[in-house]
Amino acid sequence: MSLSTKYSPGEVEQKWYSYWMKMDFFHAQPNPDKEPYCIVIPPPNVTGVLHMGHMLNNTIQDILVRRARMQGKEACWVSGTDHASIATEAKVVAMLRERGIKKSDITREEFLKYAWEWREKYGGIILEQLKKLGASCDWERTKFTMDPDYYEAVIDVFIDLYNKGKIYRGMRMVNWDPAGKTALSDDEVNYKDVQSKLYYIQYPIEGSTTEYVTIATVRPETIMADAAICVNPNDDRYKHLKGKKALVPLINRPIPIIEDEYVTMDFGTGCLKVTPAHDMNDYELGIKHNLAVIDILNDDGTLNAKAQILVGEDRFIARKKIAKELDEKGYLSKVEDYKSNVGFSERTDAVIEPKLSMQWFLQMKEITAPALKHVMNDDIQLIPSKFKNTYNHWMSNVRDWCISRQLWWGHRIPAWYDETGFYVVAKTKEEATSLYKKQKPDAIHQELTQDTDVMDTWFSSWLWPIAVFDTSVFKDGNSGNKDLNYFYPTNDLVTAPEILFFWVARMIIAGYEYRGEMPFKNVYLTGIVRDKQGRKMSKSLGNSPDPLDLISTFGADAVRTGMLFSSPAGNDLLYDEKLIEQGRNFANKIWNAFRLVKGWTVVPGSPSEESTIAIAWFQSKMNQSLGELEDHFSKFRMSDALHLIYKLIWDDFCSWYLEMIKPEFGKPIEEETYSKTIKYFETLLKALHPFMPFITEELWHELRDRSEKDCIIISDWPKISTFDIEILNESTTAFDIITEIRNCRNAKGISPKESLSLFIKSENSSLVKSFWPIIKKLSNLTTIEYTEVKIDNATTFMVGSTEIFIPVNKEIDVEKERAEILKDLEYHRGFMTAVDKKLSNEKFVNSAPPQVIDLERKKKSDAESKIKTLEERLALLKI
RNA sequence: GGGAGCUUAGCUCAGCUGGUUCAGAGCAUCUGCCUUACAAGCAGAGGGUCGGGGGUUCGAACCCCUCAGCUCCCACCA
Repeated sequence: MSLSTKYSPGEVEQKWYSYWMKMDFFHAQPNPDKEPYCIVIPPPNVTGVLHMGHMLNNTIQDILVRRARMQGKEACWVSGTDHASIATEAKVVAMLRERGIKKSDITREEFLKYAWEWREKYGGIILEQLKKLGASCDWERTKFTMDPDYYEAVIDVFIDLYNKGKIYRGMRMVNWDPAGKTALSDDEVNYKDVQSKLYYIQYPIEGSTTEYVTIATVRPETIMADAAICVNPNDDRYKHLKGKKALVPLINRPIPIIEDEYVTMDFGTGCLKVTPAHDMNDYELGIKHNLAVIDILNDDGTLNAKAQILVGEDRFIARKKIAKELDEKGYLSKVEDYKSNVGFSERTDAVIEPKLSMQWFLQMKEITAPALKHVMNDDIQLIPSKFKNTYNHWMSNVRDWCISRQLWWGHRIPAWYDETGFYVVAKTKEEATSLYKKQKPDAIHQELTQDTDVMDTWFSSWLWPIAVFDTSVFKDGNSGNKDLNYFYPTNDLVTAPEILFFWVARMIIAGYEYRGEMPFKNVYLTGIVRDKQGRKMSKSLGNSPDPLDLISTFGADAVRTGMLFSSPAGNDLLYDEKLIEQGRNFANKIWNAFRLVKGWTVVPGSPSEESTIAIAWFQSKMNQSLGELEDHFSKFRMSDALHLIYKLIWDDFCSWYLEMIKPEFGKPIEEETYSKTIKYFETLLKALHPFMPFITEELWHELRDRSEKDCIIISDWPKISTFDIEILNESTTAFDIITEIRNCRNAKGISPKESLSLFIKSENSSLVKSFWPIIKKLSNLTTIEYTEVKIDNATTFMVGSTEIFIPVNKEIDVEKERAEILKDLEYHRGFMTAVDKKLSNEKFVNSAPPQVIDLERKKKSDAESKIKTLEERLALLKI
């Protein structure tokens, strides 16, 4: 046998992936004879590269799809990419900057040309990387959220919702990203604790030279935008100021002093400066008290002319300068260190500026109702279910969705304006113009211009499970599209909890709005991949390994299993290369089991005595495990499922079964045993295939000559059948005995090559007699016999209450033996006392179920006989 | 501030209806083995007050209360 002792995955993976592609095994289409099974991929960013999160996520999806395919379902895994407006635009802007081109110097059309070039160049990379992982996506269905038809679908949806009165345009306080120069949704803002300063500033009272009020603020640069000073009406300290005006320092603009209970009396000075243009709460307060809105900031975060001073300075530089000036002119009474929670842009990491601007919104209240209901009643199941609470909380308090973004890369808002700002919503300029003429017949012909904003990325990806099949459905209602009708609702969605609201919730909303049905049945939420110290993997930390390096070093199968060894749904995964190594070692173990089996010479004949037992036992063991495997899968316990199959192969098949049937060196194996073994091996490979697709396919073909189409990827999933619990129980005892014997050898330094004899002291028991041949073979015994008396010069151990002797030629260390017996005795006596106490408790005997009481009785009698035996042994030792 | 979750072996975590699957797995550690499939391996071993305290129960890792520590989500008091 010239096969290497190490399995080398590289070539094998290459070979089988292209073969699967060639045979078109990944493609799925409506088939009335088969049950559909569908997963839509969470589309990765079109310019992204594979990271560890993708690895975990896509491995899980591939496992689900491969299993469904083997179960005879029409399994369809739809792939694709997301245009990811702001993330991609940022990358393109950076790329242009490197080439010395500023975004502001080129037209929208030119910019988009660059962006499309970029996407042509890099857009396919991530999908190619997924192939290396073994992902069995239906590549013929690959979709991009800016494909022309998809683009149109998004526009159709916008127009539809606008016509339904659910989309509106309004002045709102939004989260403004001065670096990206765009509005962000609430979800795109990350709040971080920042060490800042609280400035106490004195505002003179109008008409007085000595009086002033002191306010506390972290943003002194916004005082020029102040519209009022507000105090609590119950605050006695400030009652005398009612009706008076204060002067904004440096610019001496008078502002009213107003009262509102919103102000907390014991925070700061109890006086609040109200700046409606630059603070969410102040804006609300401003509306309530009818205050002026003075916006002193430009889109890029610099001060504008309305500020009167420091015009053109960046807000943070202005803060320092103004603090200095206030101090010099005596307006600053003190400065305190203060920790405040500041919002940062998720994309650009710039400090968010609350800003009033004209934006497009989607009304959420009504449209979200079915999405809330069908998750709460488990029509759609979140796995793990703990996310239901979070989901409920969010959906019950949802605010209108700001769907416009001040970007170029994305789906452009189909609103058309005349010079007065009047607008119509329509798909094309022609349609808009005719609509406009209908609504404004008297208007002199005006050139309409389209809104310059695009839509939030999620406003396109929320259509994903529908639009990957049919993009016309949003225009025509039910199009009768066969693929959509067959595969929708899809079955499982696998994604990260961090986008539960961004994406999952919104897909559910769109699903009910446009199909009247859920988009998927189960949502499996993965954890976040972290490093060993628990830190999130990120480029900037440099703590993320390159998945492709891992695959080429360890093999895709190893990486897949490594990711899954420790990843219960919803829990974070602490990545450790050790886990990948474990996966690699597993592949190697299987490879070597194959080498062993393949190396045997087969002769006609029926199984030996040992093999007969082995075959019967493993049949039961395997069936039992396969049943548990189904249970794990049905509950999405993927990691448990892997552990189970891992143990079944490594421990039960390799360590026990193969050792049981293994012929002596150079001897042949009987045909019947061999063919059974091959069948078992095949079943194990099938059950493992979803986890380790490559090595299983390779060995599937190595174990037997097969036709071109006979591949494990489309073989039938192992069926569960009954098992004999009796034989499994007996095996446990037999294995215990074998372990004890090996243990004795270890302790006494007896080589495994030296054969021994075994005596069982038992008058009444036929202790696992059926396994005696196995015990003899695996622990190298010449004989097993019953004995009525204690055997001298023998080492002993107990199985249950049965004493077993192994005669050895070596001296027995009496003192050591004595100490061991005493320790055992102490334990069992203590145990006895506890059981006795329980059984003499009337309440226990009266209220516990009979089987529990029986059990306790059995424990007692077992312990009694064990103690008896131990006492006898001790007595004999003393002599 | 509101909500959710976590705390079990040195590490990472299982433990699904309160009782034989009950204290488990993998990794790590230790001992002995290059035994003709596999040293990326084989055969063994040690390791625990189930975060602290209290309660319910015949019986608690599991249910309740409480304290402590950690994590995440939501909200944003200048």
